Amino acid sequence: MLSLVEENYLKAIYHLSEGGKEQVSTNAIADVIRTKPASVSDMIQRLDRKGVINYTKYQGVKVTNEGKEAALSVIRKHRLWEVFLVEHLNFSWDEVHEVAEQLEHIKSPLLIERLDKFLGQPKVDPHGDPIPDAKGIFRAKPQQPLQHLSEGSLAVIRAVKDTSSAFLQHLDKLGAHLGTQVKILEKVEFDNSMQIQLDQSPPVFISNQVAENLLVQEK
Amino acid sequence: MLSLVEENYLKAIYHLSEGGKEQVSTNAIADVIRTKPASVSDMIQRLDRKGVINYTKYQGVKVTNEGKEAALSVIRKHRLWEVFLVEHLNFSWDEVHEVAEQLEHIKSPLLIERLDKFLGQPKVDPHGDPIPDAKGIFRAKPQQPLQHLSEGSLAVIRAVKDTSSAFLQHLDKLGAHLGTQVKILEKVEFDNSMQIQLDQSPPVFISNQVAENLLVQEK
DNA sequence: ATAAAAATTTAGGTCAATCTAAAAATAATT
DNA sequence: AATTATTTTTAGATTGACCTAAATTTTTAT
Ligand SMILES: [Mn+2]
Ligand SMILES: [Mn+2]
Ligand SMILES: [Mn+2]
Ligand SMILES: [Mn+2]
Repeated sequence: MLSLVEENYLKAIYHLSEGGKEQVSTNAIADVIRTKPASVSDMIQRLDRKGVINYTKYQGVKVTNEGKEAALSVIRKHRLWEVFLVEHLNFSWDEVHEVAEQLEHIKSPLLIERLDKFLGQPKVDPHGDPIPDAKGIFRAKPQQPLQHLSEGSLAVIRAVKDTSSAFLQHLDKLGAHLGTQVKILEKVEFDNSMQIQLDQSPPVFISNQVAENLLVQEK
Repeated sequence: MLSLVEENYLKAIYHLSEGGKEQVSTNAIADVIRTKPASVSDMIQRLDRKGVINYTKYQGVKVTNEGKEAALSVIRKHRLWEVFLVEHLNFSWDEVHEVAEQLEHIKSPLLIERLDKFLGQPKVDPHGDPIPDAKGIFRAKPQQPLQHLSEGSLAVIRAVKDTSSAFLQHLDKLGAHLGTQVKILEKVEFDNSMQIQLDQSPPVFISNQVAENLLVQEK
């Protein structure tokens, strides 16, 4: 049984290793958890003893299968709660994160099973992130940033890479949501910005940073 | 700002003082919290420093106004979550307690405001306990035990005193729920049991303990 | 009013989770 | 290859939340 704090560490380590990185470093963990490396050093020894990661001194850590399962269970809860908050309590997608960060630690298998059913077994959260099922299985997240498409392409927004309030609120203003259709009208070579059309709205310019953080599916 | 553990202590102290008791004793608190009196002694000094209770050595504690407010906020959350679990996630009234015990500590004023609205601003929880509003105001809980009514009386079940699974499941079997009408057909002097009729069902016998824990409103 | 019993507090210790400062190991540069 | 810089770990402290054992205070009974 993991404590709330241990769950947060494990989730962070799992996320850091998602990008294909084999070994996750102490400093990287300290960064996301917002603690000091010394504290991380302590904690990863504890998590190693508990069998959820493999740790070799000075070489970083790697999540074990057991650890992956535990991490995915927390992530599943986090994302299910986000869906609940947005679909039933009228939260906007930029307001859900901190609350889900707390709710993800509620321990009750029955609760999650029932919540999942209540929500209609959703496959993605409000940011387009996939929701693992009870066994930890999930579809991969769309990985294609809008930036990588060429002039004239047609695509649909499927997820966001950045989930900061600032970014999400900016998207709201533009009228860009999950499911919105995007057409690339013009790519500006100078600053990598582009002019796009969102659904049937009038054309708008978006910066390279925005385009990099919009994950789309081309049609 | 109170920690999860401090909130649990404060809630326990508040509940202990509800029966009109001025001073709440160390041992009584240790009993409900399931800790040792020595630990309680520690904690009540901390809660005193935080201003939520007044503590005088060897004389027990009393909740301050500030403490009452904090306790009621936790109780409000506990009961709102219980309503959610029963009305939307198909929990039965004997399954909600431990989960609500966790959920009551989630910190987000927005969440509670929205949850309350989503639930339709309920006034009582699944056990008939009143739900304080955002300001901590609530109607008193019905206090009349079925046991105290006389033969031939007609009443409606409004709340339960005991909320243990064992008791609640027993009530389910009998068909006794909040809102069920009860008619007292016969009171047995020997063991204080009684024969009653629940709504239109066939008569049943209930023990004195059951009758003491059913809170009713006479018609 | 004393003595015995019960309740409460204090002393001293443990464990989880953090920190700062110092030491050790690894990586990067000259 | 040697020096410097960076990363990581260890040592030692602190705080919250607990515990047991011992001391103290209050209550109850003789
Ligand atoms: Mn969290
Ligand atoms: Mn999300
Ligand atoms: Mn609780
Ligand atoms: Mn209740």
